[in-house]
Amino acid sequence: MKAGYHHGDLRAALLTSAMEMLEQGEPFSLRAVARRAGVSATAPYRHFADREALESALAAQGLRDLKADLIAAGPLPTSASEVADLAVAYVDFALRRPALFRLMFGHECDDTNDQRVQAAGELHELLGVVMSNVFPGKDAASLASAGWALAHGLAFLHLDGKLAASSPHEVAARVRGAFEAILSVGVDSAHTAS
Amino acid sequence: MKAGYHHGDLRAALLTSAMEMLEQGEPFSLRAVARRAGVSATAPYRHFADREALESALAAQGLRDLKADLIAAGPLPTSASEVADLAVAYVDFALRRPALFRLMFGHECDDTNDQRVQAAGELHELLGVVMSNVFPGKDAASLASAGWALAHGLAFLHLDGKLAASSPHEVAARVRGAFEAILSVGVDSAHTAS
DNA sequence: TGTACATCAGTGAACGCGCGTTCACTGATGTAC
DNA sequence: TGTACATCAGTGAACGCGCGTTCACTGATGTAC
Repeated sequence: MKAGYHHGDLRAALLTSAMEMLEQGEPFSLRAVARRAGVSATAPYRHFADREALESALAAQGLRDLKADLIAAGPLPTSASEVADLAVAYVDFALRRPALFRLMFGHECDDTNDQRVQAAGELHELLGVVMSNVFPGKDAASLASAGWALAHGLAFLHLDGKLAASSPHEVAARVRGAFEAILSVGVDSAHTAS
Repeated sequence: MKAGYHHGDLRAALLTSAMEMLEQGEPFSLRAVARRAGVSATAPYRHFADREALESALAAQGLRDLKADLIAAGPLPTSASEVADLAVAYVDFALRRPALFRLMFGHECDDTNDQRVQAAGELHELLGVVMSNVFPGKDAASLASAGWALAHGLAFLHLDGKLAASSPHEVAARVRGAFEAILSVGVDSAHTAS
């Protein structure tokens, strides 16, 4: 399989190596990725224009993975509590793959990278569809942004240790709690107000 | 004023220089900060154990600034729409001082730094107080986390260009829209459900 | 089927860079007598 | 009030590091005749 001088699919191998490094929390650099792929420091330049191109490819892949995770979490939500499940999956992704998540977000991003922009767009779109399914007649666009932002914020605050939680269970409970709390705000106040 | 060899208050001067650099988007390093403060590369070591200590001090200052901004945005909210104002101020801070915001969050953080932890705690606490004022009888802790996360997520998604907006006005509108959308979810569904 | 040659994916040496940090030092300050 | 001395905040040379990137190159592959 190892073709020796000619690798076969070095591009894919580099992406895989890079992903592994991110997953293992190792510092990320073009050289390090090449090293791990067992290839000279300059070989990546055959496949990526520069470091940022590699990063963008990784980020795009990460965004696609995240979307796939959300879809795999179950059938598309039909109720508010199933929306919370989606958020749990989102935060779970961030905590399972923190370095990748930080690379996908938390970073000045290269807006000219098509794959990356498109992957992000698809993610946003998915949320829009979900929201307009679950809350028909509402402003689906605003709800999609709000839902995304809420999950995203929970993810980052947990990543950064601003919301303490010792176990994945606890995190999930907190995420669900946050969604339930904020979604139920209107309910009782409507009762008391009317 | 310039005391020459002995500076007077180099510690403060370093923090100021560093803040300016962050605000101007210049790359941040111990050496660069020293340079800007007009002092040798090693002088900072009299005042900070290492690079991370400087960073933590900056982050703590940033967290305090953010809290102050939120308080300065107006009297503490008494209604949902005033809570949205607070969120607007939060996101505004992030967009005005992006590099600082990223340093405060978006970063593995040194949990052993007291000032930093305390400043973050105070911020969280403020949000808790606000939420229990505005929504008495609700789970204030969950609401505080949710509100924080929502604002935080909006901030980051805007910073990262995931939610496009060309002007501060547009951003503010989007933030308000997101808050209103998500807070009003329960209202009508309560009507239709009951 | 065999050979000549163009193409292309890799190599490895070298570049300049800025960084964090250490070290022995020196100049200024303030205190004790 | 003047002097000796300890303290402390700065200096500047030096270290080793890993990085991104360039360059001229070479070995393998595949295609045309």
